[in-house]
Amino acid sequence: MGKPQSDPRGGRERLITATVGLLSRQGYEATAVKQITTEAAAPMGSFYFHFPGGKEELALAALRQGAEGVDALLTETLARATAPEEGLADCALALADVLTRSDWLDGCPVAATALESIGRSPVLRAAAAEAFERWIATLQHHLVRAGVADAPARSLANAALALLEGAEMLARVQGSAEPLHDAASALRVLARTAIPSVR
Amino acid sequence: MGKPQSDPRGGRERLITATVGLLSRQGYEATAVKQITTEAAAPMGSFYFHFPGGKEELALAALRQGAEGVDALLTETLARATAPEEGLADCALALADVLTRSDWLDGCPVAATALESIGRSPVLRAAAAEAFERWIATLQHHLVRAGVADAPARSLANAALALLEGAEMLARVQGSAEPLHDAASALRVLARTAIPSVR
DNA sequence: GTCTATAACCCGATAGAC
DNA sequence: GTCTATCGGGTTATAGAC
Repeated sequence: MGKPQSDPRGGRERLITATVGLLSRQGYEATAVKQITTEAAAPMGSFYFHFPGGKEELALAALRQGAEGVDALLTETLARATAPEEGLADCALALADVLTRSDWLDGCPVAATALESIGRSPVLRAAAAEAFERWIATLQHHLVRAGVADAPARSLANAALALLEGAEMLARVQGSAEPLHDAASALRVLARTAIPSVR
Repeated sequence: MGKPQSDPRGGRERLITATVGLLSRQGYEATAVKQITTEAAAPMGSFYFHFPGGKEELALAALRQGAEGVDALLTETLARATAPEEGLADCALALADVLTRSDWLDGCPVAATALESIGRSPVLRAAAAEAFERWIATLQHHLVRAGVADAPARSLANAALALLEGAEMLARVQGSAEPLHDAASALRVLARTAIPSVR
């Protein structure tokens, strides 16, 4: 144990954080190790000391950290919702806010790498699947607390994450928040038909 | 004019078709020109004769051909729907069918390249935006013919495409048709609340 | 129009001094 | 733990014969 990560600005953490950003903006294949080390102000040798598994091991750590960040955003947004049936829609609006402030660059830290990893890297594909599974569980939990039964809550959570991911991709490619606003409207409709005591 | 493409099996067409498949399976950055020429059984020199702009010019042509193929699938599926309010859901089920038969490999020919192109290749980003815009128009047209007004039809078409793209990504990464089935259910709910004369 | 050979470059990863 | 120099291989793209 000791103090494995005593310096929060240590090279390892900076490498992971820089990779989260690069995977969000351009995906795994387009991201060169040299670009990561430059952005993290870390030398090549330090990188391979911390991540003997190379680029793939670092990307795995970055996918996990990115997944945690998104999960925190979803959890906080759902908790702050004015009403249960507004929570899902608020998530879409929260994503729109992050995107517009980064000029459509800072997207989902998992999506691009997820698509690239299918049939190419079982390790990264599994990490992406874990991230999605975790977010779905968070969305489902919100619906269950609002009175929806487990099975329909799971189904609606799946659809909600699909809507959020798809709308974010459309918004980034088109450079417009319109798809995320339309996703918010759709999520409002879906939540109202699923949550009891709301008509 | 003459007969610019008299042989439909000519190198140019085979190169484009092979690229559509590779962009669907692994995206732009992971696809090497050598892999394209090998799969198309075309020599390197022939490739640069047909596409002097190199890899990016070929990808542009492939995105356009892929967009046409998806649009044809959507149009046919919507036309064959048993009822107007089932059309969108049928599209999700059609995608699930294609995916299961290809073991989750043959996904959207645009999605991965779209995410990779943001902030990296304005040409490919614009082609991806055009593809999405065309599919949205096709979905909107179906809704308008079913009696939905232009503006809400456009909004629902945006959400429907987001749902289809997002659910396909989740399904491929998780290796399960569940997200696409849940997307179909959600699309059925959304279509019923939007289309008049259906309660 | 087609093909082979190769140039010029960049990639991920390593070696070894410090 | 940190850094520099470099290796071997794969990348896109070109040259030039046919």
